[in-house]
Formats: sequence, structure tokens, C-alpha cells
Amino acid sequence: MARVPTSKDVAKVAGVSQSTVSYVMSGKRPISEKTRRLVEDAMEQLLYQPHAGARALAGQRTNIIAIVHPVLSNFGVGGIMAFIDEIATQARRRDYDVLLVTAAEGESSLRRVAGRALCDAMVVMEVKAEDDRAEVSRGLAQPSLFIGYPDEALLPGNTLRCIDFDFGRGAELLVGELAAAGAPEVVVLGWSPEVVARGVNYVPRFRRAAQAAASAVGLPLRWVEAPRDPVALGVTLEEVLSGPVRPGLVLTDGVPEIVSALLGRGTRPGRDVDVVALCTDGEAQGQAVPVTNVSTQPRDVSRRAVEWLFELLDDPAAPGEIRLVPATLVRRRSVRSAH
Amino acid sequence: MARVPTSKDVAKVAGVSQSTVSYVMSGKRPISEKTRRLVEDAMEQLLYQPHAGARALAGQRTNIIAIVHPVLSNFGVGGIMAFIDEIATQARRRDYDVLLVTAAEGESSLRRVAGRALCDAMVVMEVKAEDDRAEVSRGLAQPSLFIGYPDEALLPGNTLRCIDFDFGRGAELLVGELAAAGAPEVVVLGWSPEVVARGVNYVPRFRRAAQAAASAVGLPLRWVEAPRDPVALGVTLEEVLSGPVRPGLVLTDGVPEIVSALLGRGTRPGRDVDVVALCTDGEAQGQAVPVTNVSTQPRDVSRRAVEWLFELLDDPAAPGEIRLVPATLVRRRSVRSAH
DNA sequence: TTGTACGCGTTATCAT
DNA sequence: ATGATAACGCGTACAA
Repeated sequence: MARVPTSKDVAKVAGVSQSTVSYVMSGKRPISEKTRRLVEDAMEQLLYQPHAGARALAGQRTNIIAIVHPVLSNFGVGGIMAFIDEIATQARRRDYDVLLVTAAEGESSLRRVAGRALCDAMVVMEVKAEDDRAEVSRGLAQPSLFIGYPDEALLPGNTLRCIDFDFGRGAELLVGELAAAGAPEVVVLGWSPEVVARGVNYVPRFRRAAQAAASAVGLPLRWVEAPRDPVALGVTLEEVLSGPVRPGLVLTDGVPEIVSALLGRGTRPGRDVDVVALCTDGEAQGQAVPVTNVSTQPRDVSRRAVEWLFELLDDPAAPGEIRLVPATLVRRRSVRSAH
Repeated sequence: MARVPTSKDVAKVAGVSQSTVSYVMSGKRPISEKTRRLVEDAMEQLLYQPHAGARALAGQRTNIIAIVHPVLSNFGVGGIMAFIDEIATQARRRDYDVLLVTAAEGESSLRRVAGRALCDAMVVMEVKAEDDRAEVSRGLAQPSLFIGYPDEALLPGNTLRCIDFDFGRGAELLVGELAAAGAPEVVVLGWSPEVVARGVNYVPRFRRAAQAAASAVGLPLRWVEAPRDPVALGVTLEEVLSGPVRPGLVLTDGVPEIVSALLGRGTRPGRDVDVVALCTDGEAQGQAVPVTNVSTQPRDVSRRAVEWLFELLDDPAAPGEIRLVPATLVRRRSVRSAH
């Protein structure tokens, strides 16, 4: 394992000063074509790469953004991977790397990652309705962006930057679709008790909007937390589907498992029951009976989040704001009479 | 945003020299109880946190490990999250953070991350049967550990450190289970063409072992790549299940979708067809009909990988080796006569 | 257009 | 047991 070359080595080989090497890399001052050649050749020859730590120290920037996500649980996994992948991809386009902070340390993670100058900015995920990290983020030297928003972001004088899919509008569209299909009642098979217990912000957002949308058209709506366990799920479905009327179903999580459970009991979406779901298009499309869905748009949300985050790097004083990615519904084969 | 305190500030407040502050943190030399108090109080008061870049520069270590993963696709997602989460968790236990490198840049990612001293070690995932990164990893200043192994790791004089689930033994167990259940034939609904095209190392490993195990008991085995698209999948299932004999099925990927497709056509695992799967226990357990499976053990593999990696940090000259995590089969409800 | 010189915050060496 | 002091590798004012 040979010694790693430094910019000083490059300078020596190129016959220029170390600072010139620096300026060739940053482009922050004009360089003659000749010296540029010299320097670039030397870099090539030595396989030079700048030392990230030294850069961070001298330049006050790490070229790293952190993704802060409390738990990467196995549940509702569809989205998370897409979020992370898209954030990482977008970051790399700008020559940034991604530090993934998944520890269940809560707000102290934020403080640590920021305080040690491990990153230039952070994306905060899995935001709770009440979230410690909101308060903490204000005191940090680096800007942060929330995917989702805590309740306090709704208060006047909000200073948090939040972006998320428009769960409220999504709920309206889904309930509306079932209403239009003539469902006599709506049952939302909502996020599992485990997810609800985590206090994730979008659950109440979705729930309130669904409720309101149903009320607006005089449709009874029942909210049932769908259990993960297949046996318990079977019991729940039995209870929901054995009544005098056949309700339309809204799924919000665990779509493959629930569709499977329905098929397993001989209830086919689009034939025996109307089903719509909140999930990624990939999930909706991949089911044995493709499911009419509102996409949670993880990649869109992530892309816009990173764009915004890089604007914040240039203008850290930008005001707080909540941005919502619009919801759209895609009709597939799981609803009987879609108009 | 106030200025960030440095160890020099701490020293000033504590009334000691800056180097003493360093030694209080590292414990690399004896400190009197009195000064320790002084310094720790000052740190507390200033909310001091060491600057990661400065540390990396001076101390030649980043306290970061990189996870290098070409693409975080949406497919076969079950495992990846668990891998990453477990690696991150284990790393944090040792006060390390995780840099997630997902770019499709191939071997250049490895070179970049290592060359810039962005990490002290790396975990290489999604290993191909022929993988550029094997060659590259040898020339790096930091040790690396492969999850999975390229073909060349089997050659004598192997210098790569590889760990993986024992896909070969897994295949044997799954085929054996179907044989014991009296299946007249085995059809493996293998990884989708997309995954196969990526050349992931474990596909041929699994395939060869499955083939061998079937031959050993005189069982015909057919390998069919299961398409992602539900319509194409339906066609494939029809073709597979409409023959004169009813084969036992081995699933290797997309378990929820395939189970769903089976139920959708009225073919119930454990009643109409014998089904076994290679997947996580969570996935197997969560299906409408829980599936007899061999678990891919992502968390075990990750835990052992990180343990090994930290040993390599102390002993970078450790020899190449392939370590396999043993396979075990869990019987559930998807096979008719399991003994 | 280029070179000199200093600072970034830590760790390590050498004194005391 | 503690304090000076010199690297560490790079960015950037300041000079030329």
C-alpha cells in the first residue's frame, strides 16, 4: 500500500506551487492552458485525489449531505428505498456524497452529525407529528430539510423547511374514487398499529382528510388499523367484508400482503370489492390485480427535496415553508365501475 | 448561527492547554481527576464537539465505513433495507457512521471513496460473478469486505474477504423439501431477467446447487425466470402449472407478488401446489399463506460482516477467505405433506 | 497569470 | 501529569 499522493506532490511533479494545484481544481482563478495541462497530467500520473478531511477543514464544507432516518424498519418499505436512492443519486449529480444516519438516537443524532461537521446539510425523514428534531434543527450551523412536517410547522411564523407528498389531497382522491364507484361505505385499512405508534406525521394528515372527504359526500367512513400478522389480518378482513353492505377499501400500507389476503379468501379486487391504495406506482402495478392508486411519489419528493436543499446551501436564511407534491390518481383494475 | 467551538476554546475555558483537551477525549494518557473535571465542564458548557474533518486529517481515520451498492432498485427490496440498517446499527455501536454510496459508477466509486479518504473501510454489496471491484479493492489503502463473492474468490490464492449466506446449501434444503413432499418435478421461479442480467453472483451459485440437488435424487428440475410484470407472470404460471404433473415450486424473489398471483388464479399454496421460497423470514411469515422458507439472513450476514470488518481495521493484512452463514429451513403452511 | 504564507482543528512528539 | 510545538493536506488572502 503505497503512500497516498497529496496536492503538494502534484505541485512538485507539475513544477508549480501547491496553491496552483488547488486553483486548477476549484477553477476560482484563471489558469493558463499550459499550467493546467501540466497540473492535470501530474494528477493523472499520480492518481491524485484530494483528501476529504483536509478539504472539509480548510474549505468549511464536506460535500456530504446526511439523511437522518430513525429506523429503517421492514415495514412499509416500498417507499424508503426509493427515497434514499433518489436522494443519493441527486446528490451525486452535484458531487455530494450521502451519510446515512439511521440510529434510533433521535434528536441527538442531528446534533452530533451537525456539530461534528460531518455534513453540509441534512434531510430529516420519518418526521413525527411532534418531533424533537424540529426544535433542534433551528440551532444548527447547517440547513436542514424535513420530508414530512410536524404539527408545529403549521403554526404562524414557521421557520422549518418541509416538503412532502400531499397526503391530504391523496386521501380525497381515493375516497372520491370509491364514492364515484358507488361504494356504500368506505373502510380505510390504515397503517399498522406499529406505524401509528411511531407517531408518523402523515397518518393523521391522511386520516383527517379522508374523513372530511367522506363526510362531504355523506359517505360513512371507518378507519381500521390493518395488522401485519396474516392471521390477524384475515380476521380483520372477515369482519370488514362480512357485513350487510360491501364497503370500498382504501389501503395505505402493506398493499401486496392485503391484496394477497383478499385473493386468498376468494375476494377479487375489481370484481367482488372495490379497492384503491396509497402506494408507489410500482407496487400498484405489480399486483396480481393491478390496483388503482395514488402514488406517494417518493422519487419526485426526493428530487425536489434535494433541489431545495442545495438552494438552501447558497441561501441558508431562506424562510420556513411547507411544499406539497401534488397527488394524482391512476386507475387500474381494482375498481368495478370507474365512471 | 453562533460560531462552533473548537478544542482551543475548550482549553481556554478550562484553563489548560489544547493538547490536554485532546488527551481527555482520547484517554491516551493519564489525566488528573481535577483537570478532567475542568475540561469536561468546559466541553459541556460550550457544547463542544470535535470537528470530524480535522480529526480525519490529523488522526488518519474517519470513523466512517462506506457501503458501496450499485443500485438500490425497487426489486427484491426485502433484504437490502435489512442489510443497510443492520450494518449502520452495528457501526454505530462502535462509534462509526455510514457513508452510503449507491451510484452506478461501478469500480470508480470504490476508488473515489477510498482515494479521498472518505472512510476507513468499506462493505461492497451486490457483488457480480465477474466484478471489477475485486481487482480494484486490492489496491486500496483501506480494507474492504464483500457481501457475496465473485468467481475469482474461488481461485487458489484468493485475497478477497467475502461473506455471504450459503445460497448453495439453501438451494439443497429447498429442493430437498419438495422432494420429501413427493413433488414429481421442481420448477424454480428464479430471479427476474433484470436481476439475472445484472450478473449478481448468488444466482448461478443457487442455480447450480439446486440443479445438483435435484439430480442427486433423480428429480427433474426446470429453471424459469419469473417476470416482474403481473401479466407475464400470469402467463408463466399458467404454462408451469397446466402440465400433466403438478410441479413443486421454488421461489427466489418477488415472493408476495407470486403468492398473490397463485391465489389470484385459485391455486393455493399448501393445498393445490407445494411452494417453498428463499426470502426473509418476515416475508415468508407475512403472506396470506405463510411460506416454508430458507431465510437469507440479511441481519446475520450484516452483523458478522461488520464484526469482521472491524477486525480488519486492526489487522489489515488478514488473509482472503470466504465465510458462509449457514442455511436453515423453516416449515410453514405452503407444502402439503412435510413428512 | 502565478507563488508565498497562513489558517482550519486535531493528533503526536518532545519537553518539562 | 501537563504544556509547547510541529505536522496533517488543502483553500485562499495577499503579493508579485
